[in-house]
Amino acid sequence: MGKTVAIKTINRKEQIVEIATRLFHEKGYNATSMRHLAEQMGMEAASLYNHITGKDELLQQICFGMATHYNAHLEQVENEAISPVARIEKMVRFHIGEMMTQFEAVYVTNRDWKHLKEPLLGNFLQQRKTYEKRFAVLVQQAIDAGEIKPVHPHAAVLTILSAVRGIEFWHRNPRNISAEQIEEDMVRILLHGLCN
Amino acid sequence: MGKTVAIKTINRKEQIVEIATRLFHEKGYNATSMRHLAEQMGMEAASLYNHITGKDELLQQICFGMATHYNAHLEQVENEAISPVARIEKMVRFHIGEMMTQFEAVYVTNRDWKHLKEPLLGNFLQQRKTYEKRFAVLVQQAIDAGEIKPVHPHAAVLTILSAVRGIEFWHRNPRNISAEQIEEDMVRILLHGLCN
DNA sequence: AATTTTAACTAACAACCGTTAGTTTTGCGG
DNA sequence: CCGCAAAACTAACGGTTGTTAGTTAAAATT
Repeated sequence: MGKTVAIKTINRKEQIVEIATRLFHEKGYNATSMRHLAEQMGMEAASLYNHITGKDELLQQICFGMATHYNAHLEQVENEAISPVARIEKMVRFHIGEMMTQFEAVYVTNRDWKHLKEPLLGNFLQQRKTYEKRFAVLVQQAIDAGEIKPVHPHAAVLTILSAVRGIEFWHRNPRNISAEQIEEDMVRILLHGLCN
Repeated sequence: MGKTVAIKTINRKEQIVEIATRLFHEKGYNATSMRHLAEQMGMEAASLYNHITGKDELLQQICFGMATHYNAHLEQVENEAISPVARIEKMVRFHIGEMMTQFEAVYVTNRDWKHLKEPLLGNFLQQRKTYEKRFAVLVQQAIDAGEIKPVHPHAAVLTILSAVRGIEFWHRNPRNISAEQIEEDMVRILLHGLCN
């Protein structure tokens, strides 16, 4: 087995996942059929199975790809030598950035993770839970340092993570506001509040 | 046609919508079958069609029910004689309250509106757009009054609306934080920011 | 009491689903 | 140029989907 062949296969698979991400975003996981996906790939539905084991694997690739990506960044932020509140700002900006550049994958992960099958569903939820907990630790450290208000850390994490999801609305008509401005405004609101 | 008959039918229909809301929330619109819905109603799938015209109508009832409910409240807030920033706080607390009490219907509306069929889909999006615009006007008025920071009004609205969606995470394990605390923390973060 | 309406039922249809089996084409390594 | 594996194809299977047709039992109206 030559390298080229193996690489080609991987690229083809990645291409399928890419298009699946787009279709899942447009129609949702259940409403996207293998036949429609194949059509967008320019092949027959059965041919997809030369590259993937099944529809499940596509969702799995998307969701767990995002999860490991998130975890990697979190670990990096945890080990950075900056103030606690700067860490939180980095997290906020990271999530905003993901929403800008990996929009469809983030969207699908947020929306369709429920269709993961066990035991992957449990695995995913576990990862999400620990992610939120580690994020909450960062918030707690900022509270202990007296840098932010003594809110419930988990409430802060949930507010941040979901506020960032608001960019999905912006993504529908990106011409009204620039990406930079929405990022600055969102960071400003979350860190310093709307009120003067 | 006597009153009782009409009322009875309406109640039965409302009951179907209620259970459909629960199932749509659990499994999603496409993954919920009419047979499963009928099973939960204690009847056969075909019998549902004595009360509703089709699966579409169920989603329609949920989404447009929420939309008109939102619009009614917005109009009420617009006409209240309070300060602009107080209006915004009312809006925030209203959406948090809806997320607490009407959780499943809000969740389904946020998640499954894409499966509305034209021309209802267009109608729904139009309503959502004007809702956001009217909400943005409230923000603009608060800016003009010098009560809040000069952020882009639409960015503020999107941040608020999606931050509130974070309660759906909280809803999974409500024992960690009380409803009151998460409401207060969320209002505090959005209006006054995390930072001291 | 007779009649009409409501709301349940059984049976079935046509369409589509994810997936498999078996076969043919393609393209690179030797 | 031959051989072989990768990757496409056609055909089909079993299952599920939303929905309709036709029927029957119960309830309300006259």
